[in-house]
Amino acid sequence: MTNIHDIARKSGYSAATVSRVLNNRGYVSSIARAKIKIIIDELDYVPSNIARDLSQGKTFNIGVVLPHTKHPYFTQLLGGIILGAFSTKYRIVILPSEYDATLEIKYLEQLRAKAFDALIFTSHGISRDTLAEYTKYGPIILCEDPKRTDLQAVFSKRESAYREAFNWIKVKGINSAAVTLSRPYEISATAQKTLDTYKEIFGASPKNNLTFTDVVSYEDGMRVAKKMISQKSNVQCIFTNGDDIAAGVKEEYNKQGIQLPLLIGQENQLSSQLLNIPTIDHNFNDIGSLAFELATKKRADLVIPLESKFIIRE
Amino acid sequence: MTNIHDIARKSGYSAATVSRVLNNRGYVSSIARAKIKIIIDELDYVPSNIARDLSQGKTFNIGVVLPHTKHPYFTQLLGGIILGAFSTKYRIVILPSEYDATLEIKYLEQLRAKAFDALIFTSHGISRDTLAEYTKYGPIILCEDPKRTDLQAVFSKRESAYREAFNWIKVKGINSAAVTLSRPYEISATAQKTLDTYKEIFGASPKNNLTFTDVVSYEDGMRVAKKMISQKSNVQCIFTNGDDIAAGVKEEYNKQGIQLPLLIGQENQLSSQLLNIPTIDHNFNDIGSLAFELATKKRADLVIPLESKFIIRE
DNA sequence: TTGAAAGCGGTACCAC
DNA sequence: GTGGTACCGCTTTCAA
Repeated sequence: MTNIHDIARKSGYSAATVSRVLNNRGYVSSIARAKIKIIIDELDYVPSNIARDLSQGKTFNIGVVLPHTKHPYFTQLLGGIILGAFSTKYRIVILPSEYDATLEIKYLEQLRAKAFDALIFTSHGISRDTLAEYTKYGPIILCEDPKRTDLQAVFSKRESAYREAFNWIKVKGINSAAVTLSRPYEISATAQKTLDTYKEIFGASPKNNLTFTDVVSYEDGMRVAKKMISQKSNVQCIFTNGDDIAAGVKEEYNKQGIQLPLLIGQENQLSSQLLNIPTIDHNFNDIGSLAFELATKKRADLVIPLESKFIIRE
Repeated sequence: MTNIHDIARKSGYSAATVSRVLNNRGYVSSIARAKIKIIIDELDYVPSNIARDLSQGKTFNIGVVLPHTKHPYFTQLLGGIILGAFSTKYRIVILPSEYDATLEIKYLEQLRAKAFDALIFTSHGISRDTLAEYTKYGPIILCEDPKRTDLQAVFSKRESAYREAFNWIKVKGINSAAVTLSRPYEISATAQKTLDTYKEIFGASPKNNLTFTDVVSYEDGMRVAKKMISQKSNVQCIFTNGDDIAAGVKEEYNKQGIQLPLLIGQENQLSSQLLNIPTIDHNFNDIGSLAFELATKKRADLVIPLESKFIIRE
């Protein structure tokens, strides 16, 4: 591979001068510049990115930790991040985790090893304490409320949209609802917010047989619907944790020819738009872009809270 | 930042020996190993990725060029690539292109500059000749039929599925259809295959006012439907270039209360499943995984052709 | 078993 | 304006 010293030798100038030409920095006579450029073309030379990175101690890589790629939450977030990175000198590196703590630590270690300039965690399996320990090796941005002052984050505040949605249901004369969740109350902040707000509005938690956890996909939605129908629970409303799940529920009710309860989705995906289901937009796109800006220090905020929006459809 | 020489000095051994310990390579006495490990822990030392890369002339980065991130084609492909990369030592770097030739060249130049070990083009705006020129700097994998022997590729052969679908329409007594395309015939191989197969089956190309290009999203589908309705073209079938587009078309027809023509989607997305629309599966997931394997030379095939599958729903 | 030293391919300071 | 040179931090060969 031809390097800067080859160019220096063949052009009769030094590596330092060639470097100046390459970076348009400092004084170079136009003669030198011209001669050097000719040799560069002649030898088909390109400076090595790696060498440059080493010399500057930066990679311009931003790592994005993704638990999985199927779920729309992550693809939307990733889309936002990519948008933010577009036409910057930074690159987005995908780091799949499957919520595996060992893998997540590996990525943190790579941050420490300067493989990335910064890390964005769209979600995480390891503790916030562990994450905080690694901030000394580079910026680490979370996409949820960190609830502490030693971690940077961008996130959407869900409570008021939840409140709005539950009130909207209540105004319709409905006094309880089934609720689906992706992860159980004990370990998921989102589940806690959902159920806590539910209780606040309806005065009590949803009945046990009307709370479903580990619901993630369209198929899960159908499964939930089946169970609800066989239970003859006659709920008037199902508050789902995602548009695709709501879609699955609707499909199953339709299939069985049973009157559909009031359905609420989340994430403002194509499917809810398609089926005219009210939903809650958690601003994943904006969160992604902003997370990128924090990662690259284009913005210096500690946390950026956004507000989720309830989207009425009827 | 503490480096390998610090460890060498403090441990009383040389950098070479430390390096051996780090990489479990060559002869190191167990005493030396133990002593060095203690110092490594003590100084909280991690070897620099960049330096290692420079020294080895590799980055373990695979660049993936994506025209855009909204379109499900690309997200599915990306999902497959990520799957293929999971638990390998390689990283996936996202390179958004917007079909911009300047950007694509920039990425090729970065391959040349050793910023990536290989490049996967999910699609491209520049010519295949240009791509072929850059293969000397590292593996370049396409996700479409290159139709030449100097480019590696994984792709799905669409013709027979197209033929099957058009025949299925024909058997229903329908003798023409509207067609939507993401890019025009002149520049898109997919458009060419669609229209050529159409002509083969129906004996003529679709009428001009029934061919729509630059159709990419759900909204575009609605736009197309609006136009078709206002034209009073009374088509009996619309062959779309994506499930989400088909969904948009259906939505607009329903909204206006007009009898829906036979609809065909592509990509086997959630939306076609949801709306019971026949579709064509182009194996994007498999293509992604295989492209990754070619990029990292885990497989050495020149090209890997797969077969698209027509999925009947009625 | 170990270490010296020559890369890898740049950048940047400082002297001329 | 230009060049010498000391890094950046690790790997690897070869001699001891």
